[in-house]
Order: sequence, then structure tokens, then C-alpha cells
Amino acid sequence: MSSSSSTSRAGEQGPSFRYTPALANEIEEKWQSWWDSHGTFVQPNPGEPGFDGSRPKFFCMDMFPYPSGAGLHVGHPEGYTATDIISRYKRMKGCNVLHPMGWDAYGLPAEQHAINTGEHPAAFTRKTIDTFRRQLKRFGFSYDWTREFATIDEGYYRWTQWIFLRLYNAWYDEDQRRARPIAELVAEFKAGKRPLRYNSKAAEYAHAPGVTAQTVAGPWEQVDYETRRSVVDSYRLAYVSEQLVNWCPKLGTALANEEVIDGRSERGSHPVVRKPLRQWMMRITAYADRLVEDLADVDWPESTRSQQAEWIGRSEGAEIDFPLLDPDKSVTRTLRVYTTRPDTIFGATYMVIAPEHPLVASALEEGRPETDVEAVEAYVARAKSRSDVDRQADAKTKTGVFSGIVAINPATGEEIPVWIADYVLMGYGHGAIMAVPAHDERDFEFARAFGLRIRDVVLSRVHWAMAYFARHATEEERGGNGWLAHLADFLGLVTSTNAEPDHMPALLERARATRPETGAGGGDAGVGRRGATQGEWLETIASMGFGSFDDLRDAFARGTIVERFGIAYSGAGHAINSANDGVSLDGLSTAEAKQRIIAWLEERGIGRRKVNYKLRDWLFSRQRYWGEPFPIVYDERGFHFPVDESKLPVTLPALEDFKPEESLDPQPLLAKAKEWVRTTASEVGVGELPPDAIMRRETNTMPGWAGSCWYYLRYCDAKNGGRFVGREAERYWMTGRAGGSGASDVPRPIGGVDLYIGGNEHAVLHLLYARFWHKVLFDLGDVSTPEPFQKLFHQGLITSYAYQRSDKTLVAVDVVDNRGTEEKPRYFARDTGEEVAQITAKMSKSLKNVVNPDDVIADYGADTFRLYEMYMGPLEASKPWNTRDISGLFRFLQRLWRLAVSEETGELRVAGGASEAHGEIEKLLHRATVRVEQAIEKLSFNTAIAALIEVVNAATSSVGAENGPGLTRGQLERLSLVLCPFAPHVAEELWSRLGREGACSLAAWPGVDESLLRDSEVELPVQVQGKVRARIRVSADADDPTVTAAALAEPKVAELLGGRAPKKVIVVRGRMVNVVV
RNA sequence: GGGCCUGUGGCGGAACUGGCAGACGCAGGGGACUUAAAAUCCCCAUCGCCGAAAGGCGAGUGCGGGUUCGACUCCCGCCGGGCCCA
Repeated sequence: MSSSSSTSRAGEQGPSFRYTPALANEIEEKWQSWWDSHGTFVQPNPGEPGFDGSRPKFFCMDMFPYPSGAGLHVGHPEGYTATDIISRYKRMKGCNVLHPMGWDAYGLPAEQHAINTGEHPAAFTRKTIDTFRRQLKRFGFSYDWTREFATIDEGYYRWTQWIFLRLYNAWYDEDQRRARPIAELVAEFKAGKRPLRYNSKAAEYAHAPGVTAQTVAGPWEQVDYETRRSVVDSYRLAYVSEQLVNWCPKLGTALANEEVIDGRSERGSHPVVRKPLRQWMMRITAYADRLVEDLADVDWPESTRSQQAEWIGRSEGAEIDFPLLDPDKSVTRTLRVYTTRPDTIFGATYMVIAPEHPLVASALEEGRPETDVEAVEAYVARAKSRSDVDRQADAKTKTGVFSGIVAINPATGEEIPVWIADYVLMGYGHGAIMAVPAHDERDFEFARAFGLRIRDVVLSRVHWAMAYFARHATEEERGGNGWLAHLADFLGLVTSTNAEPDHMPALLERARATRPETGAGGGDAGVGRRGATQGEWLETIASMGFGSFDDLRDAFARGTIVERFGIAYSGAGHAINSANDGVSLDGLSTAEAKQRIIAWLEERGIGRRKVNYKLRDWLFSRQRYWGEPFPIVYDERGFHFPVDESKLPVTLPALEDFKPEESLDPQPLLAKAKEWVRTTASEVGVGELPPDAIMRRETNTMPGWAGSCWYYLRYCDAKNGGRFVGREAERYWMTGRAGGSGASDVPRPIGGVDLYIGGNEHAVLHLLYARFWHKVLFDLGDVSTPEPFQKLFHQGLITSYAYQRSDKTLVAVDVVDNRGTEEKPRYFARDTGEEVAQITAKMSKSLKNVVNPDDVIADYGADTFRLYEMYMGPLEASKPWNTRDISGLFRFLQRLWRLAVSEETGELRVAGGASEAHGEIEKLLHRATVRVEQAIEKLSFNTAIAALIEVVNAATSSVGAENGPGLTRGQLERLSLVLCPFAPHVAEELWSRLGREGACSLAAWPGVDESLLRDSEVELPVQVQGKVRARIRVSADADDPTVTAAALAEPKVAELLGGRAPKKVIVVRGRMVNVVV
């Protein structure tokens, strides 16, 4: 169906002054240009003319879009309408509202376009921005367009470069837990206050060649320039490092870990290989702890917070030293491992070292009889020829060889073999593990392949209960096959009460006490109900294949449950078989067991608590053209220097050809600009070198995330030419008193943007990077809050209907027919005649179910579009677009219009005095106003709109057949005001037709008469035994005895009571009455 | 496999903190107006059974249990869907 054919359906013909799509479009364009020319939504900053400091502030922001060539899709305006409603509402409530829009404009698609067409990315991007802006303006969003910018503007990216230099010139002080200027570090080195030593974090995370935490360079005065530089550089938050990177030959760039999915590029799905490259890195790992901790103080969706926490992947584990037996049985060495599950140490039945581990060499040298030198050498040689990726890839088939070395499990005192296997990687942890086959899948596979011992040391709740039963069943309970029923009964009780090990004795007693004497059939109600699940448990136990009670008991006693089931149990549970003379973990939960064993290890000096992170430093270089150039130059020796602040921005060179060299030996694209690359020290303001020293510019560019890391700050003061954001503007918008209950629910709100709405696809990357930069700026005193975004909200995806064949493949909407009825639709694919199922799916070109917002606006107007998208359902839910439903919202506006404007004459229709009907409507209007307020605060726009519809419907009904006016002037005015955030154009038009001066959008939100919110008399349902049997009318403030008496007086209630006195009567004030017999 | 979310009429969805399930909209049925259609306005509408009707009875928020005077809402287990991470 073409979009234009539906135009007539919205009602083009009819009376001349009807609210038609044409009229809607006319009204909307009129008010949009009125707002523009009157600067209605321009929000002055503190100190500027027109700024009113007595008002609270509200900073309400969308995730700015990347303007793609395809233009706006219906997903964009969903979040934008939501923030617009909030912003308009807050403004009417008397807030200073910062509601800006801008463009995330550097990125791969424009460069790909340049490669394909030769059109310069800048020219192309400017065009797409113009399209986006035009489309957005047509929605009537109340952005302060004077603050608009794109990340590609010189006035913006010079400050992106400036912030890069802030990071470059900063280091993380572990003691103070904050970033500090690098100059302070240098000063401490010079003064000898701090030993001149490489950054231990650099050694750990960057794997800088030849650098270890222990390396001490000596006093500052005694070391050469190069050493000083390399020591200082190892501390910078932005640093250069030779990294194994994800190199994508096809895209001609390295990618961040976050941008690689299953070995392919997130964008374009091209193969990615690991390759060593000198890269700029951001030391985000320094902030790992704070990035996790501060999640507690922001008002964010739980799912997003847990995604970030998971990405950072903080795990508390332990480092443990396992003693190694020398050939003469003495112990002179230990083998250090890291584990996140120290609680399973009693189940460590062997160890594994990586083929590259230094211990391998000593095993070969020592010449123990147990060492098969040939086999070990062959294995190590083979492992060397394989990459990490390969080694991980075919992890299913475990290979390995016994080293001949034997270690001692410090918890059990047992001698355990040390194996060499390539499933342990040298680059991770210490290149050695304690293997706990019962509770780690890889260890389990390996143990099975090589016949190593598997011993349970953690049991799930059910297994724990079974073990308890196995130990404590009475002679009678074990007899014959009776134990099966008793166990099933017990397990039913355990699982229904969520029992902990401590509760087992009591539960077993209870099971015995309530056990029916004669097996199934008899017993009290409690046992009968429990019996319902007993059957299931009988089946479950049967499937475990225990031949007898003795078999069960032995399996648990020997700790061979995992082995029996053939699958490792890696979850949390409770410890078992985990005790020695010094410590017992038995019965402790996994979390408790970890703490206790770590305490024991530390006490004995053989292990220590150790925190580990999954988060790696952020790879910050791209070998592309369309990104911010680095403000960095190199001298002829290869040392890097910052471009002086006064020389910013570093602009991109002109380039003819944007095609990357598809190669395994990467060259950044900017290296092609030979003229640009070559510069001098004076040109870039490097003062410590002679002015005419030849310098070479950094040819990498920044990743697409750079510009979006701080744009919210720039909105506060978008035109500032002297600073990235003015101090006062930043302090006002980021920390000022937030208006309304936009205040957050978290215990210690920490300020920042009051509401930030965008898709959850940015849950990790953008939001993590932005938080990181913000924290650095906070530490350096450049911003006032530790977090950028106080409240975050994700709008759901707008999906569309599509069709699915029985084999789950999808069918486009234009080749499917409905051969059923409207009520019972049945869909068939036109080509094959196969019946297909209607499902919801992402809008996509191939499914032919993409909706273009421009068409919808042409057909119904922007007000209807806004209402429809907000009415579809909860903002956070993903929901299907259904064009058919739009007409309901259009009709709503049409009815409202008809209430106020005569369709025949175009004249205003206003009721005079207050008739009886108007009294009811007055109440309804006040109540709707309150409902709308509450709904907006909860972002529950669908229910707010429902309340507005109810008012209009009631007013329409009251008009009745005589066709007279339905609402008074005052009522129409107030209705326009509460409608204004949702459908601002209609509201403005009615407002002005009602003769009001100025913008409805800036008028004060209407007050509410509390006395009209409550009825004097209420109808209460009377329940008998929880079923509604009668209704009574009582005064709203009637006390409980009065209500009880009225309820019992109801004939129906009396009849059901049959003369008996009720056992209890529950009165819920203003809600209902429940009579319990 | 793990984490988070989710399951309510033909459809989208309401339901405050445990208190009348199905607000509001779409689609549907009936009526008024009209020569007619459209548009508009009014009424009906979860399902089953009884009844000519008024009305009555019963069931009902994925399934099975539990807690409670009372459960869409809380707890346990299962099944299905989505997103994220492996």
C-alpha cells in the first residue's frame, strides 16, 4: 500500500473547517516557524540576558544520532518524542530546561560512501545532517537549536583533541585513587619522592616489551632522556603500546575488542585477525573499580548496570602457591596460580601449565624418570605453531602431556600431577591453573580424556539434600525400594522451601512427621499437596540411575556425583568434602567458602586475595580518514610530543583517495598525505625542541566513540571558544537543583544529566567510555560531578510485523495474503501457498516492512505521529508498528478540534456557564491533569494519553445531539495546556484561537483543585470469600464499622451468610470490603 | 550454557505499595443520522453455561504448586518469547 493512498482515509473531504491531515500540516508548519522566529525554546545560560536563576534546572538529553544516508526511521522519534514531552512539561512546570540536539558525525559509513562514490565524507555528512535536521524539525521538538553542533565541527573537535591531551598529560595515582597531572609525577620523580620505576599496570596490561613492575630505572638525574621518557610514558592515561590488535584487512583498520563479534567486524562482518601493532591506548583499566562502584549511585536500568559490571568483569579470587616436589621429595619451589574459585581447592586433583611456562624448561632439564622428554618436546613444539585463537577454537578436543613434575595440594596434602596443556594460555593469569575437574568444564573434559581423578567439592541444593539423606536415612527408610519414595518426598519439601544446608535436619524431621502411614493415598492435606511433586522427583531420581540406596550413599561419600552425570557443576552451591585439620568449608555457600579459604591461605602465607578484571585497556587508534586526528607529533628519534593547545585543532588533510590498502601490513590512511604529515616543532608548538626540528604527525585517527564521549558537556556551553565548556555553565547544568521528581531513587544521587534517553545498544561501549572520560575530567578538576548521567532510560525497539515459514525463515510482507477473516486471520505466502505465521521482527528493507516517518506525517500530521508512538505501549518495551492503529489517535485530535472549532464555520465554540454536565467534566479534567503529571514523571506516556482521550470523549458525549458547545473557555485552555507536551501544534493553535497571547508551550501548567479529585460518595464492591457479591454506596470518609454494617446489611450478603456471623470483615478504605465466613 | 527482561481478550496494551482484571486505542457487532456511502454520534463486546429478557452461575492473566481474608502482582518449580554475554 502506498502512503499517499491512505491520505484520503484520514478524511480529506467533509466540512471545510474539519481537522484534516492538510490542516494539521498547515498548523504544524505555522507553529514551527513561529517557535523558530520567536526563539521560544532558546534557553539562556547563567549570566546571559533572560536567564532566571530562581527556577530549578532540568537537563534532558537524547543520544544524538549518527546521520546515516537513509534518513530518519520511526525508531528515532520514539525517544526524541519522550524527551520532548518531558522537556515541555518541565518548562511549563517552571524549570530552566536544557534540551539540545547534535550530530555524531565521524564514522565508517561516510568513509565507505567516499570510497564507493568519491564524494568527500565531509560533504556527504553535511548533507545527511541537513536531512536529519529537516526531518527532526518537522516533529516540532522543542530543542534549543542555538546549541546544535556536529562532532566534525572545528569548534567541537578541537576540544575533543584537547581532552585527549588532558588524558595524555595525566596518570593514575593508585594511592589517591584518582588521575593527576603528569607534571606532578615528574616532579615527584625529580625530587626523589617516588622511585623511578615503570608503571606496574603498564607491565600487567600493556605487556610492554621488557618492562616489568620490578624494573627500577634509578634516580632521575642519573638516567638518560630515553629512560626518563619511557618511564613517564608508561604512566600516561593515553599511551602508545605494541599490542596484539584486532586487525581487519578488509576495513583497513584495527578494531576495539568491543567491535569484534565472533572473529568478525561488528560493522560489515569482515574477518578479523590478531596482529601486533603500535597503537594508542586509553588506560580505562585504572578506573575499573570506580566504574563498577559508581554504578550504585546512578539511576540506570538494572540490566545496563549489570551489563557494564559484567563487561568490567571484576572477580575476586585468589593467588595460590602450590608447593612443587623436587626429585628428592623436598620442596624448594612453588607454582603460582590464579583462580576465581579458591573455594574448590579441595577438588584440585591436578595442575596444568601452559606450554610456554618456564617450568616446562626445568622439567626437561631435570631429567626425572617420570618425564617423557620426547613427548613433552613434541607437544611444546606443536603448541608453538598454533595461535591462541586456534588453541581456543578447538578446545573441545583436549590435548596435553604429563610434565613429570608433582605438586602438593596445600589444602588436602595430596600429591597431584602437573600437566602441560595448551588450553591454558601464558598471557592469562600466571599461565598455570589448579584444575578442579568436578567444577570446571574444561578441566572436566581434560580429566576425562586423561583419566584424572574427579572429586565433587560443591553440591547444588538438590544434591546437597540427597547427600544429607544418604547420610541420615534410618535403617527403615533405606529398606527395599522405599528409600526412593522417602527421598522424593524429602526433595519436594526441600525445593519448595528453598532450604539451606542448615535446615536439612529440621526438614527431614518434618518429612518424617508428615509422612503418610500407608504410602500414597492417605495422609493429611499437607502431604497430599506435597505428593503432587513427588511423582516428578521419583522420575528425576530414577533418571539418575542409582541401583540401590547403598549405591546412592557411596556415590556421595566418594564424591563421584559429577563423574556419574558426566557434566561439571560450575555453579555456586555449598561445599562438601572440603575440610582438613586447619579449615573446614563443608556446608558453606560458595561465597562464604571463598572468604574462609582465602583467610586460611593468607594466614598460612601460601595465597592471597586477588582482584581480576575482564576489562582491557581501550584501543584508541584507527587507521582511517574520517575521524579526529591525534594532536600528536613525533620527532626524528620517534618520541611523541603533544601539539600545543594554541595550535589546535589539528585538521584533516585533503585527500583524493579514501581507499584503504587491503593488506596484512597496515598503514594508516593519513600517511598518504605526505605534505600534511611533515611539520616542524614551531608549527605545532613543541617548545622543548628547536623551532625548525622536523616533526612527523600521528597518522592514526580517533575511533568513532571519541566525539560522543563528552558531547553532553558541550551542550552546556556550545559556543564557548575559550574552553571546552564554561565553568559556570557546566556547574549549573550538571550540578544545579533538578526540578520535580526527576530526582532519582538512588541513595546518593551524584548529579549530571537529569535524564538521558537512548537505545540499549550503547549499554556498554558509549556509556562506559563516556563515564571513563568524565571521571578523568572530574579528577583533573575540569568537571564537577563524578558521573555524567544521573538517570538513564532505554526506549524499546519499534518492530514491525513480518511472516515466518515453519522452518523459521522470514517472508516479506508484500508477498503474503490474509486468506482468513479479520478476526481469525490466516496468512499464506503467495509464491508457495504455504501457511506462514505472523511475528514481529526488526524493520528491514528485505522484509519490506520499513515505515518512513515523512510519509506518516504527510498522512496524519506530526501531532498524530507523536501521539501514536507514545501511545503504542510502555516506552521501554519493544512493540510492533501497526499503521492501522494510528487513526485512533488522529480521530482523538479531530474530536478535540470539533469540540473547540465549528467544522462548518471555523468559529470558536465555547460553552457559557457551568451546567451539571460541565461539573462532571470539570472533575474529570482535574483528575486527568493529575494523572498526566504522574504519568509523565513515570515516563508512562501511554496512560497519560488515555487520560486525555477520556476527557475529550466525555466532553464529546456531553455535547449530545443538540451539537452545542461542550467545554467552557477555561476548560479548553486548560485542556490545551495539558495536551501541549504531547501534541504541541494543536495545543498552540487552540491556545491562540482562544485569544491567549504568547506561546502555550511556555505557559504555566494548570493548577489542580484538590477538592475535585475525590468524590464525596464512593461505590465499594462487597466480596464474600473473595468474590464480588454486592455493591454499596457509602460516604468517602465513612469509618470501618459503618462500612461493615452497610456491607452486612446487603440482602445478597445476608443471604450468603445464611444467618451465621462472619468470621472477619476486612475493609480497605475506599477500595472494597471482604467478608470472611 | 550464564545474566537480565518478559508472558493479560482477535490485536496494541491498562491495573497505585497484594484489594472490583481487561482502562484507552485498533479491529468487530448493533443502532441513530443519510436517497446512499463515507464521516460523525450512541450502544455492545474475556470465555463457557442457563435464561425470551432482565439477569444469574461458573471459569479465567503461559503451566503446576505455595503464602494470604484476598495473587496479573509475592515465593518455588516448569514451559515459551526477547535482549545481552559466552
